[in-house]
Amino acid sequence: MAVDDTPPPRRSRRGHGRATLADVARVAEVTKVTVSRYLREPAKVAAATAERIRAALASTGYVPNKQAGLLASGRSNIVAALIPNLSHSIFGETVQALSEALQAAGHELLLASTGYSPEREEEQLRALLGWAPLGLVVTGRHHTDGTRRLMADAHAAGTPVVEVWDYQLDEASPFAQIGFNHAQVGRAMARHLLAAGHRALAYVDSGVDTDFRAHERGAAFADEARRAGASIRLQRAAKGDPFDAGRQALRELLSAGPDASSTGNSVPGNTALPGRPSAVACANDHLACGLLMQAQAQGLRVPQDLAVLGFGDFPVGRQLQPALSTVHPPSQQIGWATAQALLAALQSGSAPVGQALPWQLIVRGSTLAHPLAKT
Amino acid sequence: MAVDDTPPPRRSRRGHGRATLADVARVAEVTKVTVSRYLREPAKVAAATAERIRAALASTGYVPNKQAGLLASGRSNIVAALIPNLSHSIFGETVQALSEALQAAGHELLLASTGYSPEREEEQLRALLGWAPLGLVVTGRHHTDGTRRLMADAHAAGTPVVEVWDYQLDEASPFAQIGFNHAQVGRAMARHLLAAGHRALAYVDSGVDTDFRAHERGAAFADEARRAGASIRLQRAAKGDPFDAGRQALRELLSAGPDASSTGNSVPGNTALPGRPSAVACANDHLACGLLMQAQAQGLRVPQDLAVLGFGDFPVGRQLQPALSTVHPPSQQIGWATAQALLAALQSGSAPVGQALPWQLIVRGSTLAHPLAKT
DNA sequence: TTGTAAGCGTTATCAA
DNA sequence: TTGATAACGCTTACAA
Repeated sequence: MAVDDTPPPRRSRRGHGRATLADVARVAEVTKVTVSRYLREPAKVAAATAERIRAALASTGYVPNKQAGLLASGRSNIVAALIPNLSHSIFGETVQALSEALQAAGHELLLASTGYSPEREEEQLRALLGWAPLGLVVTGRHHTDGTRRLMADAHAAGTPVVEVWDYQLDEASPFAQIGFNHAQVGRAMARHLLAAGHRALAYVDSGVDTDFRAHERGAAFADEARRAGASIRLQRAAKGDPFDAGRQALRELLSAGPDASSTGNSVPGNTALPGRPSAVACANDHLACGLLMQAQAQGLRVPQDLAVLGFGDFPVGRQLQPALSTVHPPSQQIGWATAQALLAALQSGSAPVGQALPWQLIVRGSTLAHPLAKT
Repeated sequence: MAVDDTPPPRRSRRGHGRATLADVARVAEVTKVTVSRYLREPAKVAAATAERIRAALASTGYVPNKQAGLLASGRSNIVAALIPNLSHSIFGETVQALSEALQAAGHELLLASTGYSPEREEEQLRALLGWAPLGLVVTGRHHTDGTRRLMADAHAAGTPVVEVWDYQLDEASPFAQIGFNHAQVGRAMARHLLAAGHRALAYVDSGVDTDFRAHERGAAFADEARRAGASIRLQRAAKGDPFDAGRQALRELLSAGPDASSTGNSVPGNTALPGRPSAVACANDHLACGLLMQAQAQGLRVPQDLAVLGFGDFPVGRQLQPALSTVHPPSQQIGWATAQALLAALQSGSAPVGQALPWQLIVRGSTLAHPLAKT
């Protein structure tokens, strides 16, 4: 019985104290292959041998070196994901679901945050690709050309690539999308307020320049309002504390009269005066909460004097008086569905399948019917 | 001039479409070593050669395989971090700071969430160790024996290990701690309320069984209250929406009279009746916000009838009326200081140095002086 | 059931 | 300034 197939432990120039397969093999008095085999298919090793190997494993404190393993097997078990912001709960739920589903299937999640910067996204993607991930998850469909090229290369090489948190058909794009259509959400938000009788709307957009999805919701919101002949004002939120930004946005909406930034004027058939809006939609619930509280602080009644609509369905919105109407995005489902799509693609060897997931407009007290509504 | 040192591209059994160093070398008409050298020390390659290599790099779309690189060099650039919950903003800030500081130094962050489960922590740590990280970051000082053993092995092998978000001297523990002392915070919270004249205190603890740090703050809070002769009730928050849990906790505190769970009775010198508390401290700001709003909904004036104190300094707390008094933890600093400590330890080859970071008790409207305070 | 040999893609060492 | 060669620690294919 051969005992070991590597030269004596003549510590070479490299190597870091940790036990290797060879060390375990030496202790167990078998060869590396047998130990490796035991680790992957214990059933294929004789009981007595297995026993010795178990003991050797324990006594050496062996931890397999993944670099070596993945290099040898030629395939990693890593899924790489690029997320705008880790500390933002809206993506947190997606990541949590993705992470759990992948972990359950024996994969590991390598995560990087881009800080909403397309340039950092490209840089991070390049770094993550070095791990030869077997799957790739990126947020949204807006990327630098470089990012798109890297994604296309990966796609061409058979690596499943999924864009999450968006869903917008684009013949030119080969990537699977798992998310929802933000323009649809924006339109639905506008229709909800229009149906309640509002003719003077406003949208408080995200203060983050590259939060493309929030901008899209805003653009669609404005478009729908104009089509209905309502006036619409777009206000950009300030950076910093989102509650404060919401408060400030309201102050600016109320102080500024009909002005050049009011885009409602130029729309043919506009029937409403572009003065104070009677309903405001926000890019996220934090902005909406701040705005709602500020409105009340200024003596406005919500929803009678001002209706407020958010996005994201954050827990705090339910606590306000009145509770905040909002859109509930499929945050968790996106993570779960993405994991499933990746796993299925890996199994079948085909490209992952995109899908649109359902969101929900949740009507609470902050947008109850407007007094002027024609019911 | 040798052009390549690998056999013709006879696609062997393994290998995945991607370009390798050998491919680049073939195109650039040099050997792998030269390309590798160019990648690491461009100055050591002749200008003309460098030019050809640059072109080859671009045309092949080469991305270095890290598995191979790290295996060959014997050292990774990975720092592994274990965090209870990624979607919890309090750790989000730490991770963000840690990630940015490490990235700036050319390291990569491999992240895993434990869901506050010590068992998952051990499991994840085992998985992360397979990447042979050059640094290890774990949250807190409470671990399974297995986790402690893995950490000790890594420490013994010269890998810097840092416990974050805690700081409690322990002769027996060899690991550096970077954080703050939660017992101190708990005592300070109690003293703040005692100084305002409160004699009947309560602490609403985290609903997560393994949120050891919240429990420690609660235990110290209770101890300090008892020493001062005040009554103290400990209430465990329910699971689920933390705002709702806070609301419910208050209802339970108010409905239950002096009962067995009131631990204030047995304290010698207790001068107050253990009835309704006049001040409540919470394990986090979300609980405190829910509790504060519930108090107002029930007609209690804050802080006159009930003072409320939180922990974490979440943005929402500033928005309440009155604003929430709270403790501001050094979330970001922990991340930054941890990165610095790891980098310094790696450079010097010595163990990382722990440090206590300053937190701050922020007094806002929710705990202004009690009417009975003896000023 | 176990072992031998070759190779994964890179870097370190030394020689030219 | 560049190249030849030998690792790094593991898995795969095939032989015994």
